[in-house]
Order: sequence, then structure tokens, then C-alpha cells
Amino acid sequence: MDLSELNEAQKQAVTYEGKHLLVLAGAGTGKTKTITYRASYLLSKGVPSNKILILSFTRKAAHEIVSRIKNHGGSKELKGVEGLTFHSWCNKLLYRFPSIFQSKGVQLLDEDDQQKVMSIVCKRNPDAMEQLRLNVETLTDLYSYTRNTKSTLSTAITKKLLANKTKTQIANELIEIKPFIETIFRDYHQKKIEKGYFDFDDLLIRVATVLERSKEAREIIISEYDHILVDEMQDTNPLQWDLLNQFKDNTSLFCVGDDAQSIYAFRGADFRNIHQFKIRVEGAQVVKLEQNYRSNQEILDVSNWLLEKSPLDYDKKLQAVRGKAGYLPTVLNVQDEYKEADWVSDKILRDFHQDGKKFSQNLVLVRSMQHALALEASFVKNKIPYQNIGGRKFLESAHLRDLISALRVVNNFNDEIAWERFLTLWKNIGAVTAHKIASKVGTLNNVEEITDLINKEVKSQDVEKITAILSAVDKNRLKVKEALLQVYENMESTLANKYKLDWDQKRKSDVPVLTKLSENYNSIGEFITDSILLGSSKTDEGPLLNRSELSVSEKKDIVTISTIHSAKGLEADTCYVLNVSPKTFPSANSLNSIDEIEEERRVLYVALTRPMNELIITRKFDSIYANEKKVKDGEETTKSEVYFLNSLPGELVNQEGINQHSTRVLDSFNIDPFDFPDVLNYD
DNA sequence: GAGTTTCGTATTTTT
DNA sequence: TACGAAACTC
Repeated sequence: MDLSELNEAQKQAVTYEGKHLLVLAGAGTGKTKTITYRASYLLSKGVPSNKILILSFTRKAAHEIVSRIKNHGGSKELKGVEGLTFHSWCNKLLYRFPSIFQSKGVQLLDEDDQQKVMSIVCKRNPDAMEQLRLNVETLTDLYSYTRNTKSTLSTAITKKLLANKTKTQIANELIEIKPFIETIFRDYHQKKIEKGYFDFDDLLIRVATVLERSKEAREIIISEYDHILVDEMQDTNPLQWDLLNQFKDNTSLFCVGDDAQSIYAFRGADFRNIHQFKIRVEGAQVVKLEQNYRSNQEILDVSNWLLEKSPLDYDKKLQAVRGKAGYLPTVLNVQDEYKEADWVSDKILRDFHQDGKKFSQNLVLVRSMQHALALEASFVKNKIPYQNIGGRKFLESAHLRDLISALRVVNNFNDEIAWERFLTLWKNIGAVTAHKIASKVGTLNNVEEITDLINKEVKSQDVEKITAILSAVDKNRLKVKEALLQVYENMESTLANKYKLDWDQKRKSDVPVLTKLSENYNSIGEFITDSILLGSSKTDEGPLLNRSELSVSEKKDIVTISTIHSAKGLEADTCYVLNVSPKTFPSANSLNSIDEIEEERRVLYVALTRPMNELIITRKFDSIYANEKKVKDGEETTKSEVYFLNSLPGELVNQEGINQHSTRVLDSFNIDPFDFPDVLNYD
């Protein structure tokens, strides 16, 4: 196998002969390359492909690695190498070994479904909710966080809800709210058991618990794999570590990560999984990759500066193998997002026409997809082709969930959430009627009994369509596409009416894509689970789309707009990091603790380390003046002064778009940085 | 008056 | 897009 493209450190990692290895790899140092070469290397040494498992945190990353292995291997046995997310991996195990994991017939819930279940539970505990004054989303987050971090409820509440309180306040409030939260969580758990619901976390928890408890199960499962390669190790949480930990006696762990790119702490990611790797895994070695091949030094200087400003010690200073480019990154000060959008569109078009730069060499990064709306409008106006990564996924869109809900209710009569969605679609059926039906239907035995019930109890002009859909799906349980087509036939006018704003232009065209996706499934249940788990953005090259050979878009020359969270591992010639304004970096919602603020810093760091040649940062300067606005209870004055680009040294960037406001703008950048305590104990 | 529809408002990040 | 309040319908 040809290793000549690797540097010494990479080679050392790839050909490592010991059992366990941790690769600490800074941004752009060839992390993905190392992990793909490792897999190819193992294959070339005769390790069977089905004994190698590649795990990542996001679907995109997992898929990226597998497709890269295929590129430089080319041989057939590579097909067997699995590249999965932790969740899809566990789902697969549950599916393959239903008797070991007691997982037959479970109904997977996606995030929206999970919140609906939580919402039902909250409504039946009005007293607790009255006391708590928390919304459903916060509770669902807290529940998931507690389980992913394997922490006590008290610890989780303290971290998530009381982060900015004093010790006495915490103690008092804990006593006050914890019992109510506990009531709700216990009830939620009960509800899941009743209905056979599984939320995302249950996938991992079920596997971890069974492996922990049963020696026999563990022996069967861990012998499945000789090598587990973990990408983005810094994003794994204690629950995921628990899983990996079960394997270490039998299986070699090859983990790659970068603590400076840990941006999922809000979901429980814990970079102690990296820092303590050597302690936790006996005999593990560590290899560091420090040479950056991606960017020029000027870009890295800005990234390095950002990390240096942190009170945490990342011990990281990226060196560009490529050296200096001779020009600086740009900071563009704009008035509002429309000016920002026009400027970016203009530049992309100019580069395209004058320099022959491809659209696909541009990557636009945003904190949240919300920030990209004006730009998308501008792209449409200027006829710039683009794709979105991150944000709402294809199969998470409401109209497709409406269609799928029809499959779900027939697949599982007990699926209350799906019943409510499906029934409230129709004229004169609201939450009350839907709930009444949903609660009666679970005990019935076949679809005829259900249509009888609906005929009897529902007064709606659409009853005929409803029953027609249910019967059609029932008859086509094994022909998913046919079932979907018949659902659509009966539902089209209703959907067109519900989404009249953008049905014709936008949503309608998703339906053939969905039916195309369904072609390769011959059981409704499998299709439903996959559609929840894979979520699959329309332009994603995930397994769902590959199966049906729909990944046409990847060959097209288009600009990519991505959330920063989805952009890890991506790179591009030119990157636009939009709206790096006060209150966005760090986000106004993340100012409760140093941990939160530092995570925001790492998010920005990930963004800044994406470009190869050109980095353009934009920010709205009028939002700087908005700092004083809306001070709640007089407490937030200091918080509004935290802004990462405060005191950004002028020699690191070129500023553009400064007009008569310029001096005032620059002055206001000189506010003292937030006063961080300088010693932190992360143990 | 129960139930449904409609309208206005606010929205981080991912499995 | 989801929630709450207000308006509307049986």
C-alpha cells in the first residue's frame, strides 16, 4: 500500500501496531486522510472489511470517510466497511439482534415526535408545569442531556438551567424544582414504555445497558469487530464512551479528535473522552498531527489569535505548511443582512466571471440557518446555484411528515403521535377529535375496525379520503412506494391547501423524491425507521439517496451554504463566515457560563479554519450600538460586552465596508474583553 | 361553549 | 414551524 502521501506523524498513526491509539489532530492536519488510510491499511493487512467499524457523530462525516476509502482503495472488499453514526450503528444492532436487545417492534421517535410526547406528558401534569415555568423544549433538552452525560438529575439541572446562579441560589432552586422535573421525567419514561416509543438516546442506552448487564450478549456483540475507528472523538459524550469502553478488551480503538473543535457540549459531548484517553485505556498511545495543509498562514494567524484569547489552554498553534499567501483575510462591516447578501453574491459572481472560480469553491458558513435567509434570496435573484447543509432536513419537512404519518398509523396502531398528525390534517378535525380517536385505536386489531370507528365518530367531509388512505396502506404494507402513491393521491388537495403559500413552487416537487426514496424498501416499518434516523437532507449523499441514485447534485457546480456545526471536516477555497457580530458570537443565548462561551469560541474557530485561500468574515456594525438595548433586570450589561472580535489586532485583517461610521465602529471594538476567571478546573 | 381555524410572533447548533 | 390568543362555526 502506498503511504508516500503521508507525513511522518500520519504514517506513524496509520501503521500503528499497538492496540489502542488516540490521534490528536488540529484543524486541516489531515484527520480524515489519516482515518481513511488507516482503514485501507488494515484492509491491506488482511483484516476482513466487516470487522472494521467507522463511527462518527454526524451522518455527513461518517459517509465522507467511507466514500474516501472507496476512492483510494477501489477494490470490492471495501464495500463491507461500515461507516455509521453512533445512532445508526446502535439501531442496526437492535435490528439485527432483537432478542438480545429486546427491541422488537419499537417505534423510533425523531426530535419533533419526542417533543410531542413530552408535551403530552407536560399537559397531564399541569401542577408541575405551573411551578416550573419551563417550556417543553427545555425539558426535552434537559432529559436528553442528563442521559447523554450520565449525570445525576441535580447536576444536569445545575448545569443546564442554573448555570449563572450562586451556590445558595442553586441549592434553593434545586430543592424547589427538582421534584417536579422528576415527576415529569418519570411520567415520560412511563409513556414511552406504554407506547413502545424509542427516542434517539434510547438507541444508545439500550445497547449500552444490555452490554453492561449481560456477559453473553457482550461476548457476541464485541466479537463482531476487530477495529473501531472513531472520528470527531471530541464530540462523543459519556454515554458513547460507555459504549466504546465495552469493546476495548477485544477490539482496537483508533480515535481521532481535536479538543479545539469540540462544539457539541450542549448535547453532552465531553472532551475528557480525549484528555483522559490514555488514563482510561491501558497501553494507549497518542500521536499528534500539527502541520496544517489546508490554509495559508494569514488565515491560521486569525484562528490562532482566537484560541489564544481563550482562558482555556488549548496548547495549539497551527503552522501552515504552505506558508504565507501575501494577503490578509477580510473583515467586512455591513449595515444589514441584505447588504451583506448583495456583497457576497457580487463577489461570488465576480470571481466566477473574472477569475473562472467555480461556484463549488465557495463555502458560506452561518451560525444558524436563519442567518442565511437573506443570502438565499439574493442567490435566487442572482441565479447563483446553491445547496444547504444543516438546518431542517428533507424528511423533517412538514408536508413529507404528513405523508409518512399515514404509513406510521397503519404500521403501528399505537402510534399516538402519528395519529394526531394524520387526523388533524383533515377538515373539521382538531386536536380534541384526533386525541379521542388516537386513544381508542390502540386496542383495535385491524384496519377495518379502525375505519369503522372513524366512520362512526368523526364528522368530517374528508372521512372517505381518510378511510381510503388507511385501507390502501394496509393493502400495500410490503410495497412502500405503492402505499405512498395512494396516500398522496388522496392527500394532495389537502396538502396543497394546507401549504398554499409555497406548495406549487416548492413542496410539491419533494413528493416524487420521497416516492423514489421509498422504492428500495419492501417493508413500511423499515422505511419509517430509516426516514427518521437518516433524516437525509435533500442534497445529502447519505445512504438513502445513494440507494436510489439520486445524488445528482454533487456533480453540479454549486455554492454550499452550511451551518458551522455541519461544516466540520469541510474545506473550500473561499469561505464566507457570515454575521460574526456581537450577540451572535457568542450567541446571546449562550452567555450563562464560561463553558458555554468557550464552546461558542470553538464554533467560530471551526468556521475560521475551513478556508484554503480566502477568508471573509462579515459583521453587522449597527448591532454593536444595540448593545445597550434591552438590559434585563439591569443584570446583563457586562454580558453584552463579550464579543470575540473585540480587540482583533488590525494587522491580522483587512477591514472593508467602513464608511462615515468607521471611527465609531472601531472605537467600540476596544471595549475591554469580558473578565474571565483565569483558572478552570475541568475535572 | 366546545371545538376548529386563523393569525401574529419568535426561532441555535445535531442524532 | 409551533405556539397562543382571538375569531369563528356548529
